[in-house]
Amino acid sequence: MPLRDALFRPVRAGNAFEETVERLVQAIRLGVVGPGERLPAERDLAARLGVSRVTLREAIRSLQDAGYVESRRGRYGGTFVNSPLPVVAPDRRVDPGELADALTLRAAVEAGAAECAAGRALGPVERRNLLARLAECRDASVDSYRRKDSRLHLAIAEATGSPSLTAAVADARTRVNALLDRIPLLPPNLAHSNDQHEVIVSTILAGDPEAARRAMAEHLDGTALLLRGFLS
Amino acid sequence: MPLRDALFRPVRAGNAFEETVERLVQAIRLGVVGPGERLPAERDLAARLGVSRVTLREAIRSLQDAGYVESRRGRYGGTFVNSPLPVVAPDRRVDPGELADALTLRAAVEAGAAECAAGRALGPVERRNLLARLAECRDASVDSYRRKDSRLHLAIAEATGSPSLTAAVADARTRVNALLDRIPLLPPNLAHSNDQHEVIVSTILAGDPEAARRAMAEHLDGTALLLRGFLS
DNA sequence: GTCCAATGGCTCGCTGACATACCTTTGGAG
DNA sequence: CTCCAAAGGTATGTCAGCGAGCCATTGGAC
Repeated sequence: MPLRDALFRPVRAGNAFEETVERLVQAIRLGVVGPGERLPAERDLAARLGVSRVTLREAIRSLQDAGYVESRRGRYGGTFVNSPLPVVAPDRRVDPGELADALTLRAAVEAGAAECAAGRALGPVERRNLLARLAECRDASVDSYRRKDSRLHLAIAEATGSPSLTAAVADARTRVNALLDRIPLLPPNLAHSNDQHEVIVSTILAGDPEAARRAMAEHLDGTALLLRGFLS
Repeated sequence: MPLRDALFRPVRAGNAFEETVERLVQAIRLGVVGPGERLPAERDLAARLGVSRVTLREAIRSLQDAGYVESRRGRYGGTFVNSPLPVVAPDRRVDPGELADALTLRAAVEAGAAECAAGRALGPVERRNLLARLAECRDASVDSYRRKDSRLHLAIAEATGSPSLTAAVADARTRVNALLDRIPLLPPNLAHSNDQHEVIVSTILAGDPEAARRAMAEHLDGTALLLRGFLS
């Protein structure tokens, strides 16, 4: 019975060190902390992540070794994200089950987020945030596109006002991005993607949940088709 | 910036013991392991949960103390769910932010699940499962209604074929159920709920994603309104 | 020039959690 | 009747992760 598998799944995704590394890499790869920007101070970050400073430092150390960040001591020091970021090696084969699972989860949470965001009375800060991310996405280079794209989608999730839904979108995107890293990013797809972003953001700002949901679903279907095509 | 809060949230929800207890209680309260049924053997369950047997036994011990389960030794022994289940004490006040967060997340994942399930070619096993859960729900007593209801919703999630989405629905429901335990369960609401269940299941079986999504959204809105009414 | 606050870097003892192995109980198979 | 497989119950040594404290470095404030 698969239901039991879902409920009696592992309580821990890995040890504290591994999970901490995952979180930090996630923040960087989703563009939440961009190149040149600083991570929170170790004491602060450790408290937020609910992890000891020793464990956090081990994780940061392994990000340094991987070329993601560099640390500087002294006041106004800190741990800064490198530019450019290291390239990932698309090593393993893809499990088709994992592909379907990740895409299904993403479709549910992201479409739900778009609909919910469109159904809320957004404040001026949120509206400006959406438009700013949209513009960044349009102007993005091929190298930085995935990050800017994720950043826009996260801004939409954030506009729902639900921290849990935002976190769910972040996790779903992280999984899908790991798969997207295995296939090429082509300029035509990118342009098409930007057109769809326009529609999504404008329907959200217009407060049309049904249209926002449809636009987002269509947008996601695009990448889903690409992924299934390349990885089948 | 709330986005950082979402990404730099705690890596661990608690220690291994607490998280294990939560999982077991979740399985029981969602009706995945019903009264009189047996939990998997300790060695097996510990492996599934990715936890040591010692830790699992401590968790089971605390469920025994709380009256949820009883253990029997010997071959064909095991840990069995009690009937009736202990009643929960609806103690604390409700944080309005938590309420909105839980409802938003549930709306996204459950509506997404219903739509996705309706869009798939369901096998005979899945169809029968849905109908069986629907019937159980209709015949349920007030005491067991929440469990049967959850069981039906989980069957819908399961029909998506996505373990992650199933787990997400389970978690969302667990959070919402914790809030629902604070308000009365009235027979008229229950009857109305069952009518909506009929529509949801029939639209899924008919393969109409749009209708399934709408029916589920309406169904969830009902409980959401109730909750907001009682807990505001 | 001096000070100092904020940051990363480091150490040590304690506890929770784990792996492993073994013991005890039970009820069906033979 | 005897045996034994499968389940819960127990004990022990090891190690990851934590808390707390201190050190080293840096650059602005005064």
